[in-house]
Amino acid sequence: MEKDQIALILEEIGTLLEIRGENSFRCQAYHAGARALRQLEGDLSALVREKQLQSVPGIGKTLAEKISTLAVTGKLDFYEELRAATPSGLLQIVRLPSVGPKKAMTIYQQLGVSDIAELKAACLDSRVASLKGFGPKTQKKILEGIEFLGQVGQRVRIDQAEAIARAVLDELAEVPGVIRIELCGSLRRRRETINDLDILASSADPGPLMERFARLRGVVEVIGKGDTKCSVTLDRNRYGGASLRINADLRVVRDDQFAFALHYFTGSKEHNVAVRARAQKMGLKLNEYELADTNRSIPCKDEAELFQVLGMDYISPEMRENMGEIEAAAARQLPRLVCLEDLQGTFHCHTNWSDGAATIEEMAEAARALGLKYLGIADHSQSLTIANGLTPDRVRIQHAEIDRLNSRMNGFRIFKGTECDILPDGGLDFTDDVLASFDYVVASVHSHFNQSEDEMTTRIIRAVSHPLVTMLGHSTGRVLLRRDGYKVNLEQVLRAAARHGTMVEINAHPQRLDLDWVHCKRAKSLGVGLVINPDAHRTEEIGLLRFGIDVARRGWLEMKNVFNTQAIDQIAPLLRYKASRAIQSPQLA
DNA sequence: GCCGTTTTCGGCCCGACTGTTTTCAGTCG
Repeated sequence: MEKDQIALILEEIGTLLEIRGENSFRCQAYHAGARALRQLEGDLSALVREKQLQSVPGIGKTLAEKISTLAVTGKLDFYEELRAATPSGLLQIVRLPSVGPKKAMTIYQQLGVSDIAELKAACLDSRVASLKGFGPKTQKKILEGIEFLGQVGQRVRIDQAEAIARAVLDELAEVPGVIRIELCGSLRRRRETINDLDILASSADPGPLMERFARLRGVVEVIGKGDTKCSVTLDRNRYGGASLRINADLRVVRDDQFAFALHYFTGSKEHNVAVRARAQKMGLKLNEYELADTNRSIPCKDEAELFQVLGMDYISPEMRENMGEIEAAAARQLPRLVCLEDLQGTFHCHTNWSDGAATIEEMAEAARALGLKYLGIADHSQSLTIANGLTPDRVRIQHAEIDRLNSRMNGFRIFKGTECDILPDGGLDFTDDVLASFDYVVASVHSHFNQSEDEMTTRIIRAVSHPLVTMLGHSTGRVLLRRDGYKVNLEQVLRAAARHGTMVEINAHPQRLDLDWVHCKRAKSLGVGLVINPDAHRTEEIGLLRFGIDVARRGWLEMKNVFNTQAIDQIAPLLRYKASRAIQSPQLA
C-alpha cells in the first residue's frame, strides 16, 4: 500500500479515536503520523524494509509497526476493528462545522443517528435541538453545513484563492486606523491549494475593521463575529467570477503584537509547535501575542526580529513545515531560496503552431516584456493530433521561422524545442535525427494514463534515459482538485533522471504544479536539475512562472538547482552537454 | 502515541468565540 493511502487510514484512525473519546494527544499522534508520512521524502518501502521508519519525527514504535503492516499487507486489524465498532457515517458528521467528536457521539448515542441523511432528517423534525447541550442555532448550523457539503469541494487552487484575497485586502486597506495588514496561513506559505483565507491586521481600534470585514462585497454569510476575530464565507461571483465559495478569517491585534500574530497565523501548525518548543528550551514563552521570559515581554517589530531573538535566521513562509528548516536556521545553514527575479528564461511554451493561441513572435515579445532573456518554444509532437502536433516537415519550417526571428531579436534568443510525447512503451514520438535537430527536448506523457504503476514507471524511465531528452515535462499529469495524476513511482523516476543527467520540470501552471514540493525537495537532494516552465498556451500565461517559483521555494531550491536561472550565454552549451555526455559515456544511453 | 541538553514519566498551546447555559463545554484554528 502507498504512503498517501496509509496516511488517509492513520487520519481516519485518529478521528475514530476522537469520536470514541480517547486521550486527545493519542489522537493527535495519529494525525501527526499521517502528516509525517505524506511529507516523507524518498521511498516508503525502503524505509520499511530497513526498519528505519522510527527515525522519522512523529513516528514512534507503535506507528512504525502499524505503517509497516499496512505497507506490506495492505490491512490492519486494529483499523478494521475500530471501523467495525464505529458507524462510518460518523466520520462525515464530525466534518460538519460546529460538530466535533463530542457532539457526533451524543447525536449517535441519544438519537441513533449514524449518517448524514439521518442527521438531516433529525434536524428537520427538531430532534437535534432538543438534545442537552444543543439548541436551535446548532441545529440550523448543522443543516446549513449539510447543504454546504453538497455544493462545494473544500479546497481552492492558489491562483483562485489569491485573486479573492487581493480583492479583500484592497477593500480592507481603505479602512481608517489600519496600521499593517497581511495574508497569513497556507496562502502565505504558498501551498498549491488553500482551505480558507487568513488575514491579520493591526490597529488600535479593531471595531471599524471588523464591521467592514463582515460587510465586504464578497460576503454571503457571517459565520462568527467578536471584538477581534471574524469569520465569513465569501463567494467569488460577487467579484465578477464564476461562483466559488471560500471561508475567510480576520484577526485584529495591537501593532506591537503583530510580529507574533503574523508568525502564529502563518503556521504551519507543526512549524509553530517546534518553534514554541525551541523558545521553551531557551526559557521563553511564545504565543500569538508575545515573546516573554519569566519577568518581561521581549518586543519584536517584525518576524525577522522574532527569529533573531530565538537564535535563528529568518525562515521564509514557504519553508515553514517543520521539515528541517528550524534546525537549518539555527545552524545558519538555510538555503538562499530562488526567487522570480532569478529566472532568465523558460522552456515549455506553446504557440499557434500546435494548440497555443499566439504566434512565436508574440510569445517571445511577451517573455521579453517580462524581463526574460530567452524563451524556449516546445510545441506538441506529431502523434498528439488533437493538439495539432507538428510533423517532422512542419518542424523544419518552424525552425526556419525561429532562425528568421532570432536574426532580428537583439539581446533575446528563441530556443527550438519540442514537447515530445512519450509513447505508451516509453519510446519517443520523433526519430533520433528529428530530435537531434532541436536545441532541447521536453518529454511528456499525454496518453494511456491508466497504465499500471509498473508500466508507467518503466515507460517514463525509458524516456528520461534517452540521451536526447533534456527534461521531463509535467511528471504526474495531475490536474489539481479535478483528477489525480497517473500512477508512477516518482522516486525511481527521479533516480533515473539523476543518473542520466535529465532535468525534471516544475510545471508552473496553477492547475498542475507538478512536481509537487515534497518531490521537488527530494529531487534536489538526489542532485536532479530542475527547470521551471509555465506550460503557457497564451502570452499572459508566461507570467504563471511565479507559481512555479512557489513550489521551488517550498522545495528549498536555490538558484544553482534551477536551470533557467542560467544566463543566456551559458544555456546553449549546457543544453548540448547531456547529449555529449551520453556520447562520451555510451553505457548511460 | 510521541518525545527527552531539566524528564523513560509526564507533558503535549491555548485563546476566541458560540451556543447553551446561568458559569461553561465544545469547537476551531
